[in-house]
Amino acid sequence: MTGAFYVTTPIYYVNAEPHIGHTYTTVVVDTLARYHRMAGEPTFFLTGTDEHGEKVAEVAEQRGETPTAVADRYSKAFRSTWDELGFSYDRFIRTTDPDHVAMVQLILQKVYDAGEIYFQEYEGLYCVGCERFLTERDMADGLCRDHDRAPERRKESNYFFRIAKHFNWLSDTIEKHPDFIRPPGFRKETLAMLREESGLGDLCISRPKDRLSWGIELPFDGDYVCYVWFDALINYLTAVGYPDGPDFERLWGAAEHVIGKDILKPHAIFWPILLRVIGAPLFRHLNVHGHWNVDKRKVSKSLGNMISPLAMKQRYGFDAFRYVLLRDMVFGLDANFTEAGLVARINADLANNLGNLVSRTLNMTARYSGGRVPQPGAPDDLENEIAEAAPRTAAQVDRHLRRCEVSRALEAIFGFLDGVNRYLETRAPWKAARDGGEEAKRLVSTSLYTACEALRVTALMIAPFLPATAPAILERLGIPGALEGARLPDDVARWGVLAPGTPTVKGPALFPRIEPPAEDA
RNA sequence: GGCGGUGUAGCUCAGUCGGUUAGAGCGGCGGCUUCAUAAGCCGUAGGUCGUUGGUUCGAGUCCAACCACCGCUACCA
Repeated sequence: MTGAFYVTTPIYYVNAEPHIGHTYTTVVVDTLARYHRMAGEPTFFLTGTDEHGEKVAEVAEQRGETPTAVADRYSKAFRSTWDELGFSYDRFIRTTDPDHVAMVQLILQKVYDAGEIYFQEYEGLYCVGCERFLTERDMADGLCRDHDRAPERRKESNYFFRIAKHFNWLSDTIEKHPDFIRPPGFRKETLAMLREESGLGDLCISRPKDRLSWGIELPFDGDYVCYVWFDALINYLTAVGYPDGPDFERLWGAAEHVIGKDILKPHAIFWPILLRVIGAPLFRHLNVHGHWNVDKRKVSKSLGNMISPLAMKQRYGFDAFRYVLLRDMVFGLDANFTEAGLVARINADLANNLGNLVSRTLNMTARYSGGRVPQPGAPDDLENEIAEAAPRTAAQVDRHLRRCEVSRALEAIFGFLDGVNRYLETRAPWKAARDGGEEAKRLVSTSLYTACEALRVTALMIAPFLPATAPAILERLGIPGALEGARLPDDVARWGVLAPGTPTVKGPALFPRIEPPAEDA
């Protein structure tokens, strides 16, 4: 596993503060990036903001500001939030960055020169509410489906990108590479969109400046700006120096996009076609996740249920919050978030299972072994089982993460911890400690050593998921630097690394149990 | 309207190529234990596998229709 790893979040549109949805995507990508770094793969993690388009121009207009000022403010909100949450991104890109603007124009020109863009005047039904032309499918009984108002007849000229003629090979590609778009539900949905009857046609990629000026100008016609999706998708190339930057070839071939299901179409259809047209290889995988509902309702500004990640960090600690996000959404399906559910999950997994295991192990080490890692005796079957379960678990984590199945990866790790708790129950060192005989002493030392080792490898395995917790555990085990240079999954198979005699620290509860919130009447 | 997804124990979900008495975690209940964050361990809970009708020796697992919820339908992760 020495290949590179290039992983991206979508760029977030600058019309709202970061909420649970943006946070989830970014947490997943951060976890993948951390994992692949620990797997020894040169990794590049890209996130950023999408800043052009009508919505931003509108907000600026309303407040008497420039679009630039509005974009700056929101972009900073994202960036400072991501920084405070400790995300390990390598670049925070903005679609207003000069290198990106230049890249978009370079690519537009390239596509234009290739004859893949045509100019067309058309007359159609325009909905003022949507600020776009409607097709028959957008209407019901002659009214706009979304705004319930009659569209007006308008004439406009625009540039179109010939995408329809590419649907066949794209379909074939998706058929031949079953995991190109995953999980499979979204692959099927994409194939359905590509079938003729879906009515998907060529893509309008321009907006006349008199309608919208906040965008990147078309290099071949100064009266138009570029349609936002065209602008936005290209950020993935800008960041790796298309077409001949030093890292381009290495990174681009390993590109993994992570998106929410709402932006499937641009990523699954427009993007591969654009890449093909400019002669760039396709990305490796498009990983599509579902949406979080909050208290069984859609996340929306008007409901005020956006869930601020900073508030969650303050209340529960960010490791705990990110654990719940990663654990409680099956990648690809929708999930429901409630604060009661979050507390239940934190208590069951982080406090009772992991936290308490750390606590009991280190407490016994303090009591029965003078606060030092004991010298183990010869391992027996039970010890061997734990030592063998560890690399087996690490292999499962590896397999799951390479498929983007983050919740499954965590299930595997916490299953391993269940086993360690059971192991302690069976060995019951606290009983043997009362006995005091030679054999009993050996049992205490061996079982505590095994538990400490199990915690050590657990810390390695959870590091990508709980980046603050992992070093905290290792510090208590007396090996604060153990994460440096650690390799996953291989190092988990190296059992017996912890040196007997190493001083340990019990410390306060890693994840204190949280009182469940009062039930609403 | 079109397309797609989901529907399995109170909750969140597994269920590979169809095959003996449908599984896990959480919660609940009973017991054990006391090293530990009233944590841990053991046992248990009987859910018409959305509905109906098919294919089959046999279907949660394939087919059809229907119902419910959700999503997309060109700027909400």
